[in-house]
Amino acid sequence: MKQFRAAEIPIMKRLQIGEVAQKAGVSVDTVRYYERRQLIDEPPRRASGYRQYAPRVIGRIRFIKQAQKLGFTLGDIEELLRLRDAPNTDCSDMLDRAEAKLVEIEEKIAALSDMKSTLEELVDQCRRSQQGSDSECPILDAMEKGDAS
Amino acid sequence: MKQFRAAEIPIMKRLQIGEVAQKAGVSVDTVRYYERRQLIDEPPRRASGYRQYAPRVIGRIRFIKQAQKLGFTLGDIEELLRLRDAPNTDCSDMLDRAEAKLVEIEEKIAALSDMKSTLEELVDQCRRSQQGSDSECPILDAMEKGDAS
DNA sequence: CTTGACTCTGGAGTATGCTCAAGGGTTTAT
DNA sequence: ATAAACCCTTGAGCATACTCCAGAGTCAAG
Repeated sequence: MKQFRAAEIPIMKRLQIGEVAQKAGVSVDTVRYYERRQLIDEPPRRASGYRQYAPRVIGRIRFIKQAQKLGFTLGDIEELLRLRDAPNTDCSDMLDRAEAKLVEIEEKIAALSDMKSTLEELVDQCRRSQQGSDSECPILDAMEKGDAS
Repeated sequence: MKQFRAAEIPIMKRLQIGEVAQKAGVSVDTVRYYERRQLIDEPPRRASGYRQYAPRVIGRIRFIKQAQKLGFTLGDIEELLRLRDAPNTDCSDMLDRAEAKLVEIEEKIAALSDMKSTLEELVDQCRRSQQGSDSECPILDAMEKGDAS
C-alpha cells in the first residue's frame, strides 16, 4: 500500500484531447485516429461531448510512437499493445516480435544495398564515359538492356 | 542508311496488349495503367477497339521496370523517360538523377540501420534478462520511457 | 457455327498513416 | 457579453503502384 505525503497525493485529473495530443507529441486528429483504430480506448465524455482522458493515455501514445520509430506498423503495434496490457507478459513474446522485425529490417537494408551498388556502378561508368568522347549513356543503356538487375 | 539482307528485312508487326504484357513481363492491367499514367503512349486501335502496339513499347516498359528496381518511383521515371526520349540527351542529366537517388537510398539505409541497432540492443537486453530472475521486460520499458530513440 | 480466350471501359479497392473538409457546438479568458 | 480557441462528427483525400470488378464485345481455332 503506497503511502503519500500530503503534497504527493495524486489528483485524478482528466485531460482534454488538445492537452493529450500536445503532451504525447501528436496531432488531435491523430489521437482520434488512434481511437478509431482502437489503439486507445474511447474515454468518457462531458455533457458537451468533449473527451476526458486519463493521463496514462499519454504514455500509451508515446509507446505507439516509439514502436513506430523501430519500424513497427500500427498493425504490428496492435499486437504489442496487447502484450503490454496482458497481466502476465514476459519478455519472450516481445523478444519474438523484435527479432522478427529485425529480420525484416535486415532484408530491407539488403535490398537497398543492392540498389545502391548498382547505382554506384552506373554512376561510375557515367563519369568515366564523360571523360572520353563517348556520347552514349551507360545508365540509359543499362536500363534498356536489363543489365542493371 | 542501314542495309538489310533479305532475311533481315524488319516487318512492321503490330502487337496486341497480351503479347506486349507477356514479353515485357507485366500484366495487361499494368500496361493499361502505364498508358493511363502516360508512361507509354496510347497506340492506334483496330475497329474493334483493340490496341495495336509497335514492338518498341516492350523496351520502354522494360526500361520502366529496370528503373523501378533501382528505387525510382513512377513519378521519377516519368522524368527519366523524358530524358530517354530527348534527341540530345547526354549522360549528365541521368547522372544527376542517379546520384540523387543514391543519396535517398543511403539515407534510407541509415535510418534502417539505426532501427536495427536499437532493436539489436533491446533483443540483447531481453535475452540477458531472461537468464536472470528479473521479470521485467527491457523492450516494454524502453518503449514506455522513450529510451529506444 | 461454337466456345474459350482475349479484348474493352471506368471506377473502386488494397494497404499505410495520417490529414483535411464542412459545418456546427462549447469553453475559456477578457 | 464577446470572440477566439477549442471541441465534435463522418467521410473523403493524399501518395504509391498496381489489381480487381462488372458486364459486354471480339477473335481465333476447332
